[in-house]
Amino acid sequence: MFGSGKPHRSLSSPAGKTPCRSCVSPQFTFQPPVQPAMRTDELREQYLAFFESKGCVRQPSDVLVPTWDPSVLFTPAGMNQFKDHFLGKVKLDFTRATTCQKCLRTGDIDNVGRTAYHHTFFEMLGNFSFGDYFKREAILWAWEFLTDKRWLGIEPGRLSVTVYKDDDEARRIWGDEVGLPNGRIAGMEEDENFWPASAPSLGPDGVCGPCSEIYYHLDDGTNVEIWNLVFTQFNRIGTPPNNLHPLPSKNIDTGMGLERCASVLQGVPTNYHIDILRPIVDAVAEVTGVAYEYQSENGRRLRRITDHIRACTFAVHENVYPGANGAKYVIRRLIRRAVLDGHQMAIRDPFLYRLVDAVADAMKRQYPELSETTARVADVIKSEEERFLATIDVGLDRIERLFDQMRGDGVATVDGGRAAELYTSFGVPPELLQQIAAEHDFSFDWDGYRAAMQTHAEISGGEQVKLFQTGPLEQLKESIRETPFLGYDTTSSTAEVKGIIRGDGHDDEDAGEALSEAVADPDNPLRLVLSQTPFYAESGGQVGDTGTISAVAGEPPFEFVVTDTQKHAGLIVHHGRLISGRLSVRATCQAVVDVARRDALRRAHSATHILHHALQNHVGKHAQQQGSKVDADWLRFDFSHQQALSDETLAKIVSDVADRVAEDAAVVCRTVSLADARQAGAMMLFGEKYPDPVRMVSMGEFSRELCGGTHLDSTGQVGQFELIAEESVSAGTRRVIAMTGDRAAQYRQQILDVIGRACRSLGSPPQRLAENVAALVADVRSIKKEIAAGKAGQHPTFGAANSTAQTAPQASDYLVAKSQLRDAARTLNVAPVDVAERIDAMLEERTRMLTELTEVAAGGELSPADLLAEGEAVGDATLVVTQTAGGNANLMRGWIDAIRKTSPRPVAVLLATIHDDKVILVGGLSRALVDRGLSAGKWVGDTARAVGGGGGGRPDLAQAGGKDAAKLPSALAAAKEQMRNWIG
RNA sequence: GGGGGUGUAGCUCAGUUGGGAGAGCAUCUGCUUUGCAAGCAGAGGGUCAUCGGUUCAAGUCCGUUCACCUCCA
Repeated sequence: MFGSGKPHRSLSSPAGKTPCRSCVSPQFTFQPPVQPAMRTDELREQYLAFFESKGCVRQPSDVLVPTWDPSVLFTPAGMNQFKDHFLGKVKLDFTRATTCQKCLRTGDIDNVGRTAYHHTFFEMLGNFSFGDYFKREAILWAWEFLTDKRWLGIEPGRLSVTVYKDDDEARRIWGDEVGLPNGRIAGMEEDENFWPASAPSLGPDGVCGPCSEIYYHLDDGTNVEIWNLVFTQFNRIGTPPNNLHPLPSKNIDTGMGLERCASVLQGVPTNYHIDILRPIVDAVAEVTGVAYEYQSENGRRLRRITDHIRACTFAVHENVYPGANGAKYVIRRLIRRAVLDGHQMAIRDPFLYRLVDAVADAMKRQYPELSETTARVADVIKSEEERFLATIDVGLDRIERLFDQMRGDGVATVDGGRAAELYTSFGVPPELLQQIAAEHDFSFDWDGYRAAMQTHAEISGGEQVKLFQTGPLEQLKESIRETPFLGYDTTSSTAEVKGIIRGDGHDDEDAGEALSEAVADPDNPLRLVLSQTPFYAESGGQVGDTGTISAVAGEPPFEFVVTDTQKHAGLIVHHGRLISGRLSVRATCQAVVDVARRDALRRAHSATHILHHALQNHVGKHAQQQGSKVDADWLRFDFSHQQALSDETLAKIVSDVADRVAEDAAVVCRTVSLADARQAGAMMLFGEKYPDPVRMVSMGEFSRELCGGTHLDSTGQVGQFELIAEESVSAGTRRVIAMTGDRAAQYRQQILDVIGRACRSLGSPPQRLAENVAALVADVRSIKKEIAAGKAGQHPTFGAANSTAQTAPQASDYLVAKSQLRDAARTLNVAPVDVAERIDAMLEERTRMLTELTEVAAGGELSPADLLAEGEAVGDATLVVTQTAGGNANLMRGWIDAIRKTSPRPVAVLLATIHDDKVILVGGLSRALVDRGLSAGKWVGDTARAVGGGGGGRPDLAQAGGKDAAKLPSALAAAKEQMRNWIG
C-alpha cells in the first residue's frame, strides 16, 4: 500500500540500520512494511518533481536565518521567502513555485521529544501560486500526489480532510470532484481552519483566507495532519460582519511537513524514527551511553537532543553563533536545553559537538554543504557547552546555599520566586533545581516560578513585530515596487517626487502619514520617495548617503536636506527635513549626493574589501566576515576568530593593506551570473542568500566579493589606512576598526601628538613609553604606601630632567610608538588618546603626595613614649590630648595603639593634626576605661563638632574630622576638660 | 532593546548602620619531623574594575564608564 512507481531500495528497518534489540521498547515492535517504504530523501524529491510537472518552478530553500526579514528571527514556513510575491510587491519571474524549506520554530519547544511530531528544526514541502492556479488545482493536485500509484499511492481510504465551515467551494471540490464521502469532510471553525487563526473576527487586518487540512489515519485509529492548503482570497478590513473582501489576485500557500509525512509512509510511531532522524537518535544514544527506549524519560531526552543538535548544526553552519540576543540567543537556549538533558542523564562533559558529523551525514543528500563546516560548527557548539557546564557548576553552589538556608528556616518547598531569581540572574535551570530539590526531599513551587517568570517577561518587555506591515510606504511599494538606483554612475540626477511621508519612521507605532505636499519645517522630519535616485540606501554595512534634494530651475523653489537614506524592500527612502519652500508630489527635483562624504564612504568600503583579503591571508580562511559597517572614512569589520590578534599579525595585516593600496590595482564592478561569480572564486558566505545575477567587485587579482556597495576606481585612492582598534565583540568573534583617507591621517597625527606629549611629560623616548608609564604607576603606588607607613623611601624623577633622549616620535618607528601607547593605555586603564592627559594628572598627584609624604615623615619621628610623657594624670589614668605636627589617620591610629600597649596605666588619647586646612582627629581609650562606660566615639564626636565636623567609631577607637582648623586649640582644651570630668 | 547579577591578594571568596582591608588555598622563610605526606611559627603579596559625586571620613551610599555572567524579547 505504500507503493511507488519508481524503483527504490528496501529498508530492513526504519533506521536504515540493523536495530539494536535492546533499544526497542517492549510496547512497540517495528513491523517492516509489507512493501518497501519510501525514504525521506525520495519523498522530498518526488514532491518537488511532481509540482514541477504541474508548472511550478523549483526554488531553493531560503536560508534558515533571513536577515532580510526583520519580522522573524528564523524562517518559520515555506511561504516566508514569498511574502513580497504574495503581496505583489516584487516583479514576478514566475507565478507558480515549489520548495522544500528548512524551518525553525520555537513556539512549541516544550513539546519537542514528548510528542511524536514536534520539532524545532524541520523541513516543509510547499507549492505556491501567486495569482495563478487556485483552490481547485491545489486540492486536486494534492490528492493526485498523495494517492496516485505513480506518486505516493496512499490508499484513499486512509485520508480525510477538513475545510473551513463557510468554505462551500472547497467542500464541493473535495466532495464532487475528488469524490470524498461527506463523512470524511469536516467543517471547522475559524480558529482551526483559517489563516491567520481566527482572522475574520479577531484580525489582524490584511490578506487572509480559509484553509483545508489533509489527515492520514493510522492503524491505531488516530489521525495525523500531513498537509495544510491555505487559500489566500480575502482582504480583511475592520470588524465583522462583511469585513472580508475578495482579493483580485488569489494565492495558494500549502505546507506539508516532510518528517511527518515520511513517518506515516514508513509506518513508524514518531518522526524521530524515520530514516534521516533515527541515525541521529542512535548516535545520541551512543555518545551519551544511554540505551534508547522509545517510551521512557530518557527516550524523550534523546529525541529532544536529536532535534536540538540538528537545529543548531544548521544554524551555526549559517553563521548564527550562540549569543545573548536575537537569533543567537535562541541557538544558545537550544544548546543549553540539550546539555541539560544530557546533564540529567549524568553526562558531565561536552558531548553535543560529537553529534555534528552524524547530523551532516543524515542530511547530506539535500544539504551536502553541511559537511564543509562540521569542524567549525563542532568547535562553536563545544565551547558553548563548556560555558554552560561552568554555569551549572556555579549554580550547584548556589543551590547548596539555598538548601542550607531552607533547612535553617525549616522550609520544605523551594520558593518559586527564589527559583526564578536563580534562573534569571545566574542561569540555574529550574529543571535542575527541581531535580536536586527532589533528591533532598524538598518540593518545588512551579506555579510560583511561572508567575515570577511571567513578571520578568513583562518587565523585560519587547514590542510585537507585525507579520505584514502596513502603512504609506507599503502603498507606495505596490505602485512603484522598486526605485531605480543611479548612484553607481552618478551622484546627481533629476527625478520626480513620488511620495512624501511624515515622520522619520523610527517609532514603530507610527508608520507615518502620506502627504500630497509639505511646507518648510526644519523641526519635523519627512521621508521622500523619488522616481529614481543617485542616493545609496544603507545596506551591506554601508551607511546611507546624505545630500540635498531641491527644485529644478523654473519650478517653485524648495530645499530638502537628506540626512540619511534607507531601503524599504525595493524602495529607496530619503530621510531628512524640508528647510525651505514648498514641496509637492509630482514635483520635478534635482537630487544631489554629498560627494565628499560619498568619496569617504567609497574609500572605507574598498578598504574593507582589502582588509578582508588581508585577514584571510594572515589570520586564516576561517576569518569569515561576521558583519561590517562602512561609514565616512571609517570602517568596522567583525570576523570569526578565537583569540586576540598579536602585534605581529596586526603589523602584517597593516603592511599587506598598504601594499595593496600602493599597487593601485583597478577596482572593477561587474554584474555576472551567480554561477560565473562562483566560478571566478568570489567570496561567498554560508547562509547568505544571493540574488542572481550578482554584482561582483574585483580588485586586481587578489579580491573578488559579491557586493552592492559603492567603490573606488583603484585601490590607490584609499590613501592613508590606519588600524585603530582590535577587540572582542563576543565569544569567537573579533572586531577591527580602521580609518581611511584624511581621517586616517588626522588620527595618525593625533596619536603622534599624544605620544609626543606623554613622552615630554615623562622624559621618555617613545620606544620606552610603556615601561616608563609602568614605573610611574609603581612609584605612585609606593608613595601611597610610604605615606601610610610614615616613612619616605627613594623615588625616581620624571620629566624633562630625566632624560635628554629624543622624546618626539619619528614617523619611521610609528608602529612601535603606537604599540607602546597601546600598552601604556592598558596600564593606565584609559583610551589611548587620553594617555597624555592621564599621565599629567598622575604626575601632579604624585607631586602633591610627595609633599604630604615629607610632612608625614617629619611627624613619624614622634615616638609614642614622648607623647605619653606629655600626658597628665587624671585619677588612675593618663590623659593625652595633643596636636601632632605630621601624621595621618592611619599613623595616628598606630601611635594610639602603641601608647595603649606601652602604658602601665589606663589611657585616654586624643591626637589631632591639620592636613589640607582640615582637621583630623583620632581618639582611643584603654579597655579599662571603656569598661567603665566611657566612649571614644562620643568624645571624638563632640570634639569634632567644635571644629565644624563630625565623626565617630567604636567605643575604644574613633576618628573624625573638621573644617575649621582655627578652632582646634579651644576644641582640644574642651576635650581635655570633658575627659577629666568623665574620669573624675 | 530591556531586566537581574558580579568585579576585593596569584586562586576561591568573606567584609554588618560609612569609621583600623580579611579568611582559606597557593607562594616564600624558619623550625620540627622526615621514606612520603604533613605539622608548627612567621613573612611577602591589594589602584577594593574605572572615573566622578556626597561626607570630616567611602570597599561600603549615589551617578558614569568598562568587562564578564544570566534571563526575557
